[in-house]
Amino acid sequence: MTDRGDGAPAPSVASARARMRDVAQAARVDQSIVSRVLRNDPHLKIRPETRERVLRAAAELNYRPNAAARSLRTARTMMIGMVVPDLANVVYERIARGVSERAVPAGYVVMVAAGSAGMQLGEIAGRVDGLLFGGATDEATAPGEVEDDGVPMVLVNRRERWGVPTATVDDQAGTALAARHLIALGHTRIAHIGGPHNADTGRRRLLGFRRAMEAASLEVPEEFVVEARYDEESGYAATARLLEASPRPSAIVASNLLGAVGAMAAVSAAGLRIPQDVSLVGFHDAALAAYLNPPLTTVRMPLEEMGRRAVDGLLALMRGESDVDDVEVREPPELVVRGSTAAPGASS
Amino acid sequence: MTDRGDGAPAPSVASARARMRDVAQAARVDQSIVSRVLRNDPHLKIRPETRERVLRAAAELNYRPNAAARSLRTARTMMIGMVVPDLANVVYERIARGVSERAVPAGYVVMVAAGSAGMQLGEIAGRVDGLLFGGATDEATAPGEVEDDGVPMVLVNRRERWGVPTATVDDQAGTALAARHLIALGHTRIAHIGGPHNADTGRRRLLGFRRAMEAASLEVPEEFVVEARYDEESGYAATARLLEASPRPSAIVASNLLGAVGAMAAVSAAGLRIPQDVSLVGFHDAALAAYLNPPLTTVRMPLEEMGRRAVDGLLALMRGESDVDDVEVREPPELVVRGSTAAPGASS
DNA sequence: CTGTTAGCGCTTTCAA
DNA sequence: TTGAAAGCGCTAACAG
Repeated sequence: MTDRGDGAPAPSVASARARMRDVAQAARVDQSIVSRVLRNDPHLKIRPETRERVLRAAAELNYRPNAAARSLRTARTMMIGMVVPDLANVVYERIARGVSERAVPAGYVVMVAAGSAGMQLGEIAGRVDGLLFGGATDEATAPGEVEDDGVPMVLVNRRERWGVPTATVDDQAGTALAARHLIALGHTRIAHIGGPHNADTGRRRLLGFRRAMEAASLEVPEEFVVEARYDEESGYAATARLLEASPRPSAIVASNLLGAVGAMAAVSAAGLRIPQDVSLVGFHDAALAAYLNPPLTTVRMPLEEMGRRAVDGLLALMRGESDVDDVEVREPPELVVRGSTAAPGASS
Repeated sequence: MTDRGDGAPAPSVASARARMRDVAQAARVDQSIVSRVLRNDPHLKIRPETRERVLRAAAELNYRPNAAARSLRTARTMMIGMVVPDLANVVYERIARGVSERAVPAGYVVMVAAGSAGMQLGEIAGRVDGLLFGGATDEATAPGEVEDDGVPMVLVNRRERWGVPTATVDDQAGTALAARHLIALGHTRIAHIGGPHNADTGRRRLLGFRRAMEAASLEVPEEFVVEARYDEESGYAATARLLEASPRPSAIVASNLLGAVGAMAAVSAAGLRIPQDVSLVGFHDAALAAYLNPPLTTVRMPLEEMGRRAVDGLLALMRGESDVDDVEVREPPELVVRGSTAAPGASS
């Protein structure tokens, strides 16, 4: 009886948010009917005419279910959180795309929490039905606490001994592929810029590199393996160190994309050219890589698929399944050859 | 009386999530006392000993308040959503940083929804206390519906006539600064890669460019102004077109960062060099810019501050203030001169 | 086919 | 200084 009864109900004014009870009143049915109609309860037998009335009333009142009330009642938020250490890293875009592809059709809203997470982890955990914990950096960001909170969670692109299922790609195959590409081009002095040693992706990528080199009976001098964070600055510094070796490497496998960008800058700064003096392969592919100067040869990992599979695992966990296995995406890495790699040149 | 009474309460097992009632029982007080203690109710007069008991019980049971219940009761979620069109654009990292700086101390959790938003906008709106609508692209993503939902919201880096407060930077001053830099270097044939015309940032940046050129009495031939989306591919294509003009421009102001990356590639592909043949200035600064080849001269806009101010406005809106003004961050743009700009060379 | 009812876990008067 | 009680808006038995 608030603003009804006067012909035109001024649809978009909808002052105070309508509750389900208001809709019920307007449609002259019980609230529970409204609930069932709006959620398409398959058990509900209702005559079309009544359903029509309900639907129209809801539309007219611009009714939106109250998420908090629903969550309280059902004990589900229908929201999945994805925690990433850093919004600046372009690879998360591809992972997130895969995540959405799978989560949205399943009825979930996906939201990402950025920042050297862990900070608000507790807060976030309480607001989602499941957590995708992405980003390989920083051991300190151990979500042990979150486990305690009992929130289903899977680690994306990262393996740890936390008893939490993981979704990863075959990092080892990736760097091996990069190394083999360089070897095939005729390189023998190949260096590797690894990830932080506390990141397991770093360890796996290094391993793949070493294996490929061994398989080709190529030496990897100690000074040809350096550690770096996954950003430009660190890739730059690592490369600068690498180029001081003598003889210096004729090719470098960078174990991440941003690091490779830094590496390119360092090579230039040293007065050397890519690929004539130094060949470079980056790890992970993104639009950016194609537009660098020169265009960067990369190993394209199936990041979207990893995102999808991570959601599959998470949904299983959320369903209460206890035997959720780690998944390593089988889709093989793909070498995207661009301008940053070539046969070793004449210069030393 | 569930699992108490047997000496060691096995703290981390905490099977079923503890409710406030359990804590109350364990501390032998009423639930309402627990609520008040845990939220530091200033009105509460309680004897230290009792408070101690409550706190200890909560800790022992590993109690976490139920977010849904609290939200239902208080009608607030303590969560702010930030909607961005695209996680791949590195500038959002800086905006998000500013947003968190302000929102977190105010007690809010910040989560970002990526994707050509609007898709799930309704869903998201119901789950947050306020919405930061970022990203200047795509008119179709009109959040008119969200307004109807009555969710407080502010537009970030974008102005529209929706009656929604906005937080922006001085885009016009930014491109003007870029143009003046090139003019000071001696350039006269300066082109501009604009943003999409339906993005207001694009219009403002173009305007700033034109004004600066006019002020220097420099002509801008029609073919020196091209439109592009804010990504590498589009910047590449736009630049390719620009370089077909004859005489071709000796300098280009790209109105975004990713577009500038594409522009660099296009210049190279045309067999020209930066900055000898073509100078280039990018819009918005990020770590990436410093590591491009050559390092990209950019206009650094106060993105963090824009994020902070956007939150200020949003919080005001959420407080119910109705006179929230648009804010244009006063902090002036800053020219970051790197290697991509130089005096016009000898080549034509 | 439709209505009644009992909470979900919290906050917050109001009363003691 | 503490407790009792009402109810936020919804869902899901259970009854008609």
